[in-house]
Amino acid sequence: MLRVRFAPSPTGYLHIGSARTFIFNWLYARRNGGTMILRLDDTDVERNTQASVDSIYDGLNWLDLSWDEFYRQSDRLDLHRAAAATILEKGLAYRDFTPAAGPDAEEKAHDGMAWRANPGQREMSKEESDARAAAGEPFVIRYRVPRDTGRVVSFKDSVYGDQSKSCDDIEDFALLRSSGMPTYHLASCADDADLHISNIIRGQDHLTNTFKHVLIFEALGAAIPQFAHLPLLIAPDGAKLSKRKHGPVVSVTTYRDAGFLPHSYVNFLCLLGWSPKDNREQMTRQEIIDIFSFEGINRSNAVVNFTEEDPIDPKALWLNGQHLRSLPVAEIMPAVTKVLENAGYTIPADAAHFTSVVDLIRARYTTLLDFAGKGRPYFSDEFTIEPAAMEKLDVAGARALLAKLGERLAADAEFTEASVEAHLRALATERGVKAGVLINGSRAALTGQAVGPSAFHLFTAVGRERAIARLKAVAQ
RNA sequence: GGCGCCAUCGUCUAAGGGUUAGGACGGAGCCCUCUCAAGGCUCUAAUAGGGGUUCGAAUCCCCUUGGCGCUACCA
Repeated sequence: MLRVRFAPSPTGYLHIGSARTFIFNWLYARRNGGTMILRLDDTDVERNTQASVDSIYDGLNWLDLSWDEFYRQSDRLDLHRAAAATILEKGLAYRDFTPAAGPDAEEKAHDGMAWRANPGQREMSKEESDARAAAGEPFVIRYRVPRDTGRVVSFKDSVYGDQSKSCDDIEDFALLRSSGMPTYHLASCADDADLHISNIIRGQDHLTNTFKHVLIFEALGAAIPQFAHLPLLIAPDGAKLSKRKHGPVVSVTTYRDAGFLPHSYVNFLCLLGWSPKDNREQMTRQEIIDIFSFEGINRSNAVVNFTEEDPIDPKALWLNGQHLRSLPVAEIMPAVTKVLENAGYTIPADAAHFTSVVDLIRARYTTLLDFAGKGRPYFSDEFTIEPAAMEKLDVAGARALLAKLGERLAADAEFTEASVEAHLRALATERGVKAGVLINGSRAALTGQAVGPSAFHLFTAVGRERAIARLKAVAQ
C-alpha cells in the first residue's frame, strides 16, 4: 500500500518550495494509486500560527491539490511520548540532564571536533537517571547513537542513490524535549511509522537527517520507508529562498494574486528540478501524472529566476501565457470571470459573446490580470485613449473618416466582420486613402489602444452600438 | 571546523563513454501582417579548474575550487 505525506510546519506562509514538495508527493500518489496525507507538523508550539495554517490551506486549495487523510501532530503527542518511552526502555536512548544550550552555543561544534554528546550523561547509571527524573529534575531524552562499533547507517535514496554515514559522525540527537514535547525527528518518525508511510518525499535539506531517522525507525521496530529527496529551490544569489530576504516571490499566494492559472503554476513548479526528458514543457495535469517518476528528478538545486525589476520568473509567465491561450476557452472562463468581477466589471450577459471576446484577446495576454487591465475596453465603456492610439487618430482626416464610417455602419442593418470590412474598404477607396488609416484608426477608436486583435474582429467583439458610438466619439 | 550533497548556455534542462553538446525561457533579427501578440525561421550562449582511466570523457575515478545542507531541547 503506497502512502505518502506532506508534513509542513505551520510557521509561515505556504512557500513555493513546500508547494512543490506537496506536488511531487501528490504526483507520486496519484500516479501509483497511493494515498496522499496532509499532516501538520506543529510540535513547535512557540512558532505555530493559525494564519500559517490558513495560508497552507489557501495555497493548496488554489493550486487545486487534494489530500485523502489529514492529521495534526499536536493531536498525537501521546503516541510520540510513548515512542520516546519505548526507545528509552530498550536502552537505545538516555536522559540528559544538561541545561539547554540554545542556538548561540554553536561554538561547541567548532573546536575541531564535532559535538556528539554532553559529558557524563550517556554513561549515567539507570538508577541515578531514574532517581533524578523521579526527583523532578528536567531532562531531554537523547538517542544513544552506537559509538566505536564501526556501525554505518545506510539507505538508498530514490533520487540521490546509495547513502551511508558512520555513526561516529552522528551526534546523540534529542527525541523528547525537557518540556515533554517531541522533537521534529521523533514526532515525524513516530507518525510516519504509525501512519504506515511507505515513501518519504521531502526536501534535500533532510538528506543528512535521514540517517537519524533510520535509527529511530529501527529503534521503533518499524519498517523503514523508501526515501526520495528533492533538490532545493534557491534564489538567484544562491541562497535558500526566504521570505525575509526575497520577499513575496516565495509565497504561493503571490502567484495567485498575479493572475496565474493554478495548473499552469503547478506545471512550472514541476519543471524546477524535474524533467519529463522529452523536451515537453507545457503539460496538462493528467499528462504530468502519467509521466511522473523519480528518474526525472535532478540532484542539483534549481534557481527560481527573478530580479527586483521582474519579481516573477519569466518562464513561469511564458508558461502561463501558453496555458492561457491553448486551453479550451471554456476552462479559463471561470477564472477570467472572477478576475473581472473582482476588478468591478459587469460581466456581459451574453455568455457566448463573452466567451468569444475572451477567446479573441487571450492570445495577447500572459496573466489573468491582463483581462482586467489591457482588456478594459472590451468590458467597459470607460477607458482612456493611449498616446500611441491618439497618434493613429490624429492622422489627417482620420477622425472625420471614422465618423463617416460610423454613419454608414449605423445605416446598415447587417453587422458582421465581412460587412464592416466592405464598408471600411469602400470608404477608403472612395476617399482615396489607404485602408490602413481606417483600420488602425478604428482600433484606436474602439479600444483606445494602438495594438490588439484584427480591427474587423474588434467591431463584432465590441458590438454594434458601442462600436458606432465610439467611432462617433472620436470625431469630437 | 566535522560530516554529507551538488556542479552543462544568464535561467530551467536533455545527452549517463563516440552527437556540429539538443530543447525551452530571456535577448537579437527575419518572415507572416491592418497594429500588437501568437506562429514559423535564424542568431546569441554552456560541460568550474587540474590530473588520471580509455582508441575515445560533459559522461567513470581522484584532487582542487565553488555552492548548498546538516551539525539546536527549529523543522
